Amino acid sequence: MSQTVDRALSILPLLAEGPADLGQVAERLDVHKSTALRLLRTLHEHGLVYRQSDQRYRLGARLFALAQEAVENLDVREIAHPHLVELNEQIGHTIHLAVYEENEVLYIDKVESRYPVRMYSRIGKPVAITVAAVAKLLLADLSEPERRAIAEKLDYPMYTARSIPNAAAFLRELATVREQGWATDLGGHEESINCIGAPIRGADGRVVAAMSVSAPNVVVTAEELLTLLPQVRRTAEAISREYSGHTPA
Amino acid sequence: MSQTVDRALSILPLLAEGPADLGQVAERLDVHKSTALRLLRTLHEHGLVYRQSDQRYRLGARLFALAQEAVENLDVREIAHPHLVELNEQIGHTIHLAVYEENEVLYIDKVESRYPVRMYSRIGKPVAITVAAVAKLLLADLSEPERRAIAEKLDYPMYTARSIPNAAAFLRELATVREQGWATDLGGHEESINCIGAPIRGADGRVVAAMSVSAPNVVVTAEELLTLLPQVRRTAEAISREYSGHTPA
DNA sequence: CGGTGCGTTGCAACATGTGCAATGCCCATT
DNA sequence: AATGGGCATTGCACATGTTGCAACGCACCG
Repeated sequence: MSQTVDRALSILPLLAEGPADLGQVAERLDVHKSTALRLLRTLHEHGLVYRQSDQRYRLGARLFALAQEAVENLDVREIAHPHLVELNEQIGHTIHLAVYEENEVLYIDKVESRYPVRMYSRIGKPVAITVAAVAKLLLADLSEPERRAIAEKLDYPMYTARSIPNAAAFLRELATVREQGWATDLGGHEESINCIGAPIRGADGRVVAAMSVSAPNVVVTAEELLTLLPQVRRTAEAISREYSGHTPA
Repeated sequence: MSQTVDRALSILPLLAEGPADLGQVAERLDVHKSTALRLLRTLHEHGLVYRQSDQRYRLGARLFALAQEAVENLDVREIAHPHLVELNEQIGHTIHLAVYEENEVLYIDKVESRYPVRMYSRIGKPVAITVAAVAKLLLADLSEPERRAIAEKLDYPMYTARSIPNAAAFLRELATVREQGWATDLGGHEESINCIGAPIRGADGRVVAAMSVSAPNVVVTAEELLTLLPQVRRTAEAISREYSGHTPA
């Protein structure tokens, strides 16, 4: 909508690939160098871009600050975290919390084996949207036309032999998940890893987030993992209740 | 330099404080609503801003992606990481890696007790620049006028009784650090935590990063921690050598 | 049914961003 | 030392893109 801002913002993903000098930026943007210079200066003033000693530009520190603050403002995460820790203390496996946002599924919290850690390392990387249990839960709640539209657009990489292969199979899977109110990923992403997940709903019943428990085959079989389902669902429901405001403070 | 981009980017820190609607954004920017709308739309198209179900805007997921890619492109971090892990296996305590960038000190890696984790949670939060061992190392390498200018501008919060209280004391500390080539933080940030750190230098001898080892009083006394100094310095020097290109591939 | 508080759109005026050409700067080459 | 090429940087005239305005649409509420 705004050409100038559009150009300026296009610089960011470009620099994310690696440092670049003024000429390279100008060329990739298809603008004059002097224009690129001014845009870079403005980005620089806001700390989004940093000029390293060899004069080349790269992404700046303010970006971390913003990403950090952004994640802290996700109130689902805040509410969910203690519940996730509690569940983790009971069953010990890795627990993820994820949200859906504009065609992407995003991990926003992780609790691992008695060791509470925010694994931001997953954040931003493309989540295996076609196979992850949390992704199925989040997409299953969308309207039928939305699901259809997304399913058509997706790629279906065969991470393993058990990955979901195409849109038709994916839509069937989403229907099942929608029906039963929980989801699994049995070796669909990594051969030896199984997951079970449950949805977290807001006051209006819409799915606002999803959580999952992951464990390697060698520790627990898929059947054993499924016996934990009631606990996982109870936790998800507890979070849903609290998120919906059922906490008489 | 560019008014439009400047305005657009000013929206980001604003939204970092929490979600806001169009009117609020326009007011804080001191522009007409229609202008704010167009800027927000452009930010939205680039995924930096997300429009939640109540129509209000908040920071978007692309921000994480960018921050993630940015940190992965810091090649010091890549080179240092295995060394940090190795040192951690020897001594077990928490190890940090940090860089300096435009008046800020920024953790870019962390290794904790046999458990390699990127703790991005520290990133973006204001590092205790007046007391942290890594901050002293990074600032000590700046030119005398630069050090002076920064020292004057800083605040000196008294986290504990042993925090550095003012610019004069800070400059003395930096001189010492510069002289001896290593730094400590003995309870200056948290009463019971001690740190020792060493600088990582590029081919030209300039300090490009700093690493530190932190341990609580109850586990090791400050004196015991100091006995690890030779190991820490050796690790920092190994990283410096490799970073300077002393790796006959 | 009218009113109020939002977000949204089309438009005309002009401020702003743009590309160009010239300059300055650094480094490598002779 | 001197020369030249590559790069960032600056000032400027032009016109393009941005701006604020006023009007509209829409949902919610009395």
